[in-house]
Amino acid sequence: MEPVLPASTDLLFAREDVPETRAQVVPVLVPLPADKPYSYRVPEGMVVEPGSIVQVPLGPRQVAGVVWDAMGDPVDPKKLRAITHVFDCPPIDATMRRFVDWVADYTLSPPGLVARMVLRAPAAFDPEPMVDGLRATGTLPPRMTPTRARVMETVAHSPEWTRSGLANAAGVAVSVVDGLLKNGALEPIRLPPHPAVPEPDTSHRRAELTPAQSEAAERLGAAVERGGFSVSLLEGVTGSGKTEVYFEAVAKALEAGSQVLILLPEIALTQSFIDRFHARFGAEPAQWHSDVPPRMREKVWRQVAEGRIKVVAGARSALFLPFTNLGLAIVDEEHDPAYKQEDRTFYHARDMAVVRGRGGEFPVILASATPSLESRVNARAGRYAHVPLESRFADAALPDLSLVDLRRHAPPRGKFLSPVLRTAIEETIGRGEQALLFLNRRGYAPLTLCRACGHRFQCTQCSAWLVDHRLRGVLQCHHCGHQQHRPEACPACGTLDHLVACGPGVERIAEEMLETFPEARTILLSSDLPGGARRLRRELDAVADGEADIVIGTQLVAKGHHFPLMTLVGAVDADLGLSNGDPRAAERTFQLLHQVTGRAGRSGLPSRGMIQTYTPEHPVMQALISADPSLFYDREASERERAGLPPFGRLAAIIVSADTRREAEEHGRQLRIAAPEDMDIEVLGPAEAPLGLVRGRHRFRLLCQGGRRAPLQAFVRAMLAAAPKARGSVHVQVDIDPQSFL
DNA sequence: AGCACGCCGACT
DNA sequence: GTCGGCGTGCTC
Repeated sequence: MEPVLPASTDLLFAREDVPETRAQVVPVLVPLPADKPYSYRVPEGMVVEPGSIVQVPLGPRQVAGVVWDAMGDPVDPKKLRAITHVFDCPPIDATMRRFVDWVADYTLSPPGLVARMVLRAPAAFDPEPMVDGLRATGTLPPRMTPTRARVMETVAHSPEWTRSGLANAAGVAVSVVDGLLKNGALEPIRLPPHPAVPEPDTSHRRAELTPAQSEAAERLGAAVERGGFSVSLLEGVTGSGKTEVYFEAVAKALEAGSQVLILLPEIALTQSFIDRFHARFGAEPAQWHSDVPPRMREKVWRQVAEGRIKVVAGARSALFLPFTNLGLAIVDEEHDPAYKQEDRTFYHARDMAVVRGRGGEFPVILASATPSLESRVNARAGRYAHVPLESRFADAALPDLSLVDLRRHAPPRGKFLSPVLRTAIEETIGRGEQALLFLNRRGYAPLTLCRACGHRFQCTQCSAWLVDHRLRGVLQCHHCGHQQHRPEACPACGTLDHLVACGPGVERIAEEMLETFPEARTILLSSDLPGGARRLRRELDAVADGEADIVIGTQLVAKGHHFPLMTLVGAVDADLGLSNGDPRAAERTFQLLHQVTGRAGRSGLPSRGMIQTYTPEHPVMQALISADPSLFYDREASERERAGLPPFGRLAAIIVSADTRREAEEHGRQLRIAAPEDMDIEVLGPAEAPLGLVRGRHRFRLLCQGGRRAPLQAFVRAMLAAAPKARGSVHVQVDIDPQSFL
């Protein structure tokens, strides 16, 4: 296909300083953190348009870039180099280019880095090679044999085949096919490359929906049929059939000839989702996530760009695939923190999906049992359509939830499970069912102190307490990763054997269970256990197969696997995480506990969830045991509103990291001094920021807080421009409206 | 982001 | 005497 030069190109690319030769110069966004496109010369005879994917020389190497719309800063003509190659690839369309610009501007990241996310499929820009195939010529073989007849019959049914495919389908040896090729009954042809996935069939197996599900499906379907931009929040508890409901919207979009994107949090991208999709549409969706092998990535990228792939199920990065005809985006488990990318360019895939829908003028569906506060507020304000999904069927599958007041039912000294929960475990495992104990804290104990002198073990690199990891025999800092051997004597007073562990971690709960129920099969699941992800998968499978009575786990047990025998879930310390300084602490705790207690009760057996807390009156606790969490959301919304936090106010976190604490703190101070004073935005910090486990690097943050209309981007830009440039080991990253501080 | 250029420690 | 550490700076 001959690329067409649009009429507007002259306007777009005309520049006064281009000499008489009319050598065409175009802007090209290259995949590096330049904040403007670079200028490249178009060689005589080459035709490019905005969106063309081109190969350009960049320093010593060749890179792939995208011809952009507006020229960057003027460049010394002597520096100009020529585009080396235009890939034979559908151009990145204008909608996608505006999306890239918007994301770059909003997230304060260089457009080149955002474009880089679009181009993350090396070798996908040249067409896939055609494959060898064959078809009937219309003449019959001189001598017909039974096997030849089978081949000819197969070919009559469907005209184009590969050599081995035809032999296979006809149930004959390839030599029979070769014979027919030789005597002219078949002829070789070139076939388009195999599709990455078969086309979904919208009428494959229509779901049988309950009246409530049908109503929700109809509302979503109507949004798809109406076309244009809209956002719907599909809210329904686990087991209410959200997936089946939005599959009907997917079917509607496919029938209209559109492509569909289904975003899933990384962890939820499991075989079970793929299986359900297959059952409904008779084919698997194309998948896009970090584990997709490179060859498949290329195929998927290419075929999405060509419009050949209709449905992609993927992790957040799938948002940057070059769809040409996207007509529906779904964000499943929209509240999930995995949608937040917190390295390089910081972005929230749920929010960016909404922006892509607005730009592409198509509907977006957000689905969750426990929506984010933002989405709830948007729904209440009428910006999103609220599509609640209630179901009596689901109620029956829900566990019977109760709060265990630890003040009234205190655990025995040195233990952490209340007698109420202990009895429930005993009953559960006595029936041959499984109990899950959830505690979102790795290790044995969060604090170690000396009974002789009161010394507390603190991290030497930062100020956090060192967590006792008894299985590994170390004390580890969960902020910076620093670890040391667990000594026998107190480093402060030298007293031997007087060190005492304070508070529970999962290892300690496992120990308590082994003591209390020595004959039960107890499994500990924690991300820091030896054996890595593979061993963890095996253990999870073992639990699902009933090879354990008591399971103790951190938040990794909250989702993914289905445990048919799990009829009791105990939250060991539900208050954990409520007072960690994160503005989203309450919301996160609610979502996590809702999710983890939901692990019980999908078996049809009567099941229970018991939540141990010192604050049963807390709105989070009340919301968990209430059938209607609206009260919690409303209350949380008004608290955020009062505090000026998102979604009512705006936040930016500027994260400064360095090898030494001093360096990071000093640069943070410089930034703060440089903050403009005329924009009505408050700067808080630098405060030490436990932002993930970055080994050895000290991270501080400045929080910039303003009202809903605060010009945050302009403020941060001004601040970064006025401050001295970060040098040495110092790095600065910007997170607009941060979704998490932990 | 890559990648080269540029000055200071342990080796063929 | 060299190989190589990664700090600094540039890429149209």
